[in-house]
Amino acid sequence: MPELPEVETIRLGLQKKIIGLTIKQVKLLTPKSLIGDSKFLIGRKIVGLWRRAKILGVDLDNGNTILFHLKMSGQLIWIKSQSGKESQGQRFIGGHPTLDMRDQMPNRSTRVIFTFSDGSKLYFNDQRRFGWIRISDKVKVRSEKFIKNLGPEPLEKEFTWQILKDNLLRHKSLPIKVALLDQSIVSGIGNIYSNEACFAAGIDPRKKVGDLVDREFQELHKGVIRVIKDGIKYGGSTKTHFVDAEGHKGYFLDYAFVYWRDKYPCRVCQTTIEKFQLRGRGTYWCPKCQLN
DNA sequence: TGCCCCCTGCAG
DNA sequence: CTGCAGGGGGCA
Repeated sequence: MPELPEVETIRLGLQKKIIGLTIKQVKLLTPKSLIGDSKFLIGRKIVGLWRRAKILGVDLDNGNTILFHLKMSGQLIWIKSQSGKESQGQRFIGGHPTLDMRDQMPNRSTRVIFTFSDGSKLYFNDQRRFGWIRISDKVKVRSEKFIKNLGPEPLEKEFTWQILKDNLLRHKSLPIKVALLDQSIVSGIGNIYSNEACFAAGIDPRKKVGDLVDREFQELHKGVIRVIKDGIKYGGSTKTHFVDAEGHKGYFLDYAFVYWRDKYPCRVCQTTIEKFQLRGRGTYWCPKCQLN
């Protein structure tokens, strides 16, 4: 689920809550969700949080780092304390759960529970079990294969349009929307923001990378930065699963132009947004705004 | 470079 | 029942 803006939203919320806390217990409800030996975490204090692409790192005072990848359905929800707080049941807005699940933790998707010395808890929920937690350390982490092959961070200054172009052109025959999903080209983009970036650049998502001209690489570069920034600004995208560290949904999709908007009118030109499958992923576009 | 797979759940 | 869902690793 989470792409860069969702993981960043979690990081921003979580670092205000857990830095300085000491891990007292790690409970594995689904042992496969954690790779490594959790005994190294007990008694360790959390000293910092960082994000690279869609991976969240939690640094400990002994040099170890806990890495989280939430994949499609992962959540990280921090709850201050359960004491004296009775379940209020599931709340509904507009017929849908609010996704404010703090009163119903743990639930059937809960895979790992971290308990801190102040009694607060961090719940790793993951309905589909694609996500993982693994224990690494400061030295090893840079050479982990899922870190070292990542492309530039879209909000860092090393991400220039020329770099984007160079990296994309290693895959000339790929449709641009598919290429943007490749984490070695630019990191952190997933299906939502790839669709939105193509719209922002006014480019047909099926267009081959090799057919793009410089002006289009420039528009894509600007578009990627804008949609990623907006994603963070609105607290991420919630279609079904995503919640921030406090269990609240994100609102980017209220402002999205194409994702999940098939059969709705384009917010710019009123043309009906269309959906089709591209390499097995839902692809959304405006046939008029994305003629290039 | 494309396809299948990991898994659970929901909508049609 | 089938198809699809914010991801991406492994394999031909």
